[in-house]
Amino acid sequence: MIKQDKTLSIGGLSKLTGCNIETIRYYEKISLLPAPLRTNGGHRLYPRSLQSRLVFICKARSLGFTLEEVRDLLELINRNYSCDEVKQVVLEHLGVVKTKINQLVRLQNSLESMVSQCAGGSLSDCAAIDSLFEREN
Amino acid sequence: MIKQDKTLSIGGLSKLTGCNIETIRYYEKISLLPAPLRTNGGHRLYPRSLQSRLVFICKARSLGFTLEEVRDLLELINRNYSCDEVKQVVLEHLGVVKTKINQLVRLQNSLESMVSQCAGGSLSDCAAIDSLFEREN
DNA sequence: TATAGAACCTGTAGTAACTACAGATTCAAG
DNA sequence: CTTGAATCTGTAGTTACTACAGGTTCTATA
Repeated sequence: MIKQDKTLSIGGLSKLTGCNIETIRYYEKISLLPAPLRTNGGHRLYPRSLQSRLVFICKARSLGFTLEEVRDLLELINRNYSCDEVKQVVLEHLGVVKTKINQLVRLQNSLESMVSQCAGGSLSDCAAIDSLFEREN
Repeated sequence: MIKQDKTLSIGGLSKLTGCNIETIRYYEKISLLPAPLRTNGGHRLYPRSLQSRLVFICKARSLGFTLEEVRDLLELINRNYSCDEVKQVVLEHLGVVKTKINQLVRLQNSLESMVSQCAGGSLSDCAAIDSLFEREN
């Protein structure tokens, strides 16, 4: 299925990277990936070198970087980046992640206290629900 | 500003609940809130009783419930809900939250190891970046 | 070489949960 | 009565894709 010479079809690239086809085309549309050569019939032909760039994008996305952050990172890398600049972006993102974790843990506590107050009883006297009807602060 | 008799303008409701005006109209559009009476000129007039329903929606949202989950909860409540059913929904959601926390913590660890490997050095030998170029698994 | 069917093409619409306008109308206070 | 704040409707934009429809191209096999 996957041709073993120097170019890849979009399907081949998809299989190698785990990034799905529509997403690849989408990344091209928003200029995160360069427009590739085409066959006479119009099918995309990728050089193998594109694989690592795409893996980079996908992996950064899975680490929760936004596409704009990914774009920044690629920018940095393209122009002989310095480690410090990259570290800066990563640290910023780490801050965002930590904040999110805090919020979710608080949320987890609220939900747990909701269900523990909930006696599992019968009708309209559910503490969980009641607590949702009061505006806090 | 806020009239103290039995009806509320959309702005008044917004101030009382902390839910912003466009969002209130949006909830009406998707039938999460009932269409209210209107003045002759077409402005919305809400009964005070709507306040608690809207607070409920906003609070549930801020706890991370999707609008569909909120809809389910309101459903349950409207038809003489049982505590168990509500508990069920909450527990399910709690599961989702816990999963999210786990993922984020793993992410946090990856990012931390990225920056710690990063010597803060000069040019193109950033371990953080390198690790992003390899497809895992 | 003919052909079937897999793979690919473009372009548009849909997803979630809003937010942000534009351009018009209505309301409340002085 | 006038002015300006509030509200109205309707549409488009946001993020990061996914899911079509309806057509064309490629490739493997007979």
